[in-house]
Amino acid sequence: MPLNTPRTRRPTIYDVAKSAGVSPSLVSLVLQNPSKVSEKRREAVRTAMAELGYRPSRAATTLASSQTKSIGLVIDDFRNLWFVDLLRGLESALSPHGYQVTLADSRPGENRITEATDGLLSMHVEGLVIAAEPSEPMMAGTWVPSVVAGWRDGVPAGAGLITNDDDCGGRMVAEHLLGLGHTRIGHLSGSGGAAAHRRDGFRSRIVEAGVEVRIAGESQGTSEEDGYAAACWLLDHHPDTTALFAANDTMALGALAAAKAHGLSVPAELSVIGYDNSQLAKSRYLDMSSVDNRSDIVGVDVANTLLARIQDPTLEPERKLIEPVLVVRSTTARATG
Amino acid sequence: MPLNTPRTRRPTIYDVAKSAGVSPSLVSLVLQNPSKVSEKRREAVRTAMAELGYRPSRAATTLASSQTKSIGLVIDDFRNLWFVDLLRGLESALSPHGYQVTLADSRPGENRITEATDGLLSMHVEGLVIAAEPSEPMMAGTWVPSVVAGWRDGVPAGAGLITNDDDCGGRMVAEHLLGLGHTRIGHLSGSGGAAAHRRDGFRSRIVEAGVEVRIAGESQGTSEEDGYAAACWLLDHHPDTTALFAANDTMALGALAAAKAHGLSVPAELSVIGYDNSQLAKSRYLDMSSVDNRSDIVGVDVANTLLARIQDPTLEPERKLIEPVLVVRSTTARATG
DNA sequence: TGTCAATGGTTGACCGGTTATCCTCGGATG
DNA sequence: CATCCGAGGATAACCGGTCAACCATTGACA
Repeated sequence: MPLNTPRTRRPTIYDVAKSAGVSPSLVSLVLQNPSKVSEKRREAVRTAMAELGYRPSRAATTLASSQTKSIGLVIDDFRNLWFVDLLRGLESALSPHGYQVTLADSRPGENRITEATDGLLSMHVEGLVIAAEPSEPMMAGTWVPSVVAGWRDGVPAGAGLITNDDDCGGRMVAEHLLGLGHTRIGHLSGSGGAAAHRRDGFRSRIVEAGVEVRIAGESQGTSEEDGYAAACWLLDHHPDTTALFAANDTMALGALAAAKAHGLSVPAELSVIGYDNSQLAKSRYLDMSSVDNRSDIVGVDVANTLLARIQDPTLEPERKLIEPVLVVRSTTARATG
Repeated sequence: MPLNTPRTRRPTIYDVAKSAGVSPSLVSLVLQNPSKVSEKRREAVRTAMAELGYRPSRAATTLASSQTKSIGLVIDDFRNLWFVDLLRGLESALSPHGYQVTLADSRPGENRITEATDGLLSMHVEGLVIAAEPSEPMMAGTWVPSVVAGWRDGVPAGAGLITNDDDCGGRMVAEHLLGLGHTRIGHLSGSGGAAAHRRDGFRSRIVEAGVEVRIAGESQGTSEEDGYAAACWLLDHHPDTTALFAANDTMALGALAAAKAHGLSVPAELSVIGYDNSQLAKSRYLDMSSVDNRSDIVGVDVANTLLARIQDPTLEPERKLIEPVLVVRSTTARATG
């Protein structure tokens, strides 16, 4: 127990070696492949490590072995909880192979995606997952296998793309609402690639059904306030609206606020459905209908492609869509109008 | 533009040096202190770096300079959004000094705090912020300055503690509700240090006022479901309850669900107040009264102590409380009973 | 008895930067 | 004219591991 150890230099592999009476490389061996070392020495090394409070230096390991067993994940904002499932998926598929995930957020608003990937790259990540909307043309994928997760406007050349099929999700929502007898449906959209695909899928099915297309907030943000504003606009301009589809759950919350402000009860007078199946939607109190984009599965798939491409860098970047799942809860109901 | 560069070994400082016709150390100098290099060579080095797509290796830098200019932050779950403000506070105080924050989550449930700190330590972080509830006795603070953020049961020896004053916050809530005329108040508590302090502060003020103490869920979790269960229990056993204080906003959401299930309107028949002033509470739709624990300020303070202790390791770990702020919104109102 | 392989361990070069020290050269100074 | 000085650069050791190559011992087998 190095509890009262004078705060001296941290012990190195050499200190351990000396203390255990073996060579440094033997210590290294114990760390990597203990079975190749005799029982006796192994124990000697281990007790030495424990006594000294030894902890390997990742920097040295990285430098010497030129592999970090880690992949980088770039997200844009920790508040967008959708990355959590992605992260779990990644980790579950990666950890059996001894790989870890290193996170970097591209500071919301400041759009520091390039800086974020640079930082990750300088840490020698062996692969890159970009779960943020790139605005500058960036060139990830030049040095390490990269894949973009989530629909984005610009996918850098050389990077793969694995994402939930937002087109399909949008269509599913339209199908659901039409199936409930709604014919006066508003959509709260926003800027960005994900919103665009959800919108397109939704619109195509709506048009197919010969129903009027009502979309608001197409070039606005995707916050609760944006959702509120868009919903208010729709409800004011189309008072006969019986259902609202928000591009994400947060905006759906805004839609609920707008419904309340307009004195409309949900779902009796107005159905509301979000997207992402976030904590918000799952909440017992809100219990919102939503679309689960299976981010966990996306994560697993991303991890597997990355692993494959790390092993064989000649592999072509993949493009793949994961089918989402509609989750019906208590904010959507049969049209009564 | 190394766009079509054959995917070869990443360029090193030696490659840059050769390409620019200078020595490696000169390249290093350009990176650290450009003013010490003549205009001519500086430009030569810079263009060489750009052409080669050079990116310094953090591992090598760390190893050679034995400083990483980074501090580690351990959180327990990315879903507990309270860390976001803390992070912003940390970054805002750290970045002027060139320091960065490295995150590690201790996988919810799995309690891998020790592993998380170990990982961070092996990356040579110069300081450690622990924003998670340690269950095993751990010995952070042995090697690098550490501080625990947020009330916790066990603060490791040698670590500082900077946190929002949850006792005070609990008292403020009691004060607020008493001031609104409530005398039959229930508290939804949970296990863990933070909840305990909020409970104690609340109770002390309630007792002071000579009002009955009603607490539920003291040894349960702190999820929305837990909040729902505790609220139901209270409302069933004390049907005359007019106000509920939840140990956090998520539990407050559960309380709202319970109110709805019991047919009670908020705030007319039942006042509900949470804690943390999270996105949830701030939401336009929910608009919940809550307590802002000023995590951003905690972050700034943590950063400053850490910075000071990194410079002068003999400094004693600090203990400090930040006073929270009551945020009154629309879920609390004057008692009508 | 000599050869060979397996087991267990050590040596030393190397990863990509940093930094203390040394070198060089032009100009100012006495 | 000899000396000193300082700015701009180069050299080389070092950070803490890894790993290929090498060495020593033991036992099996022909």
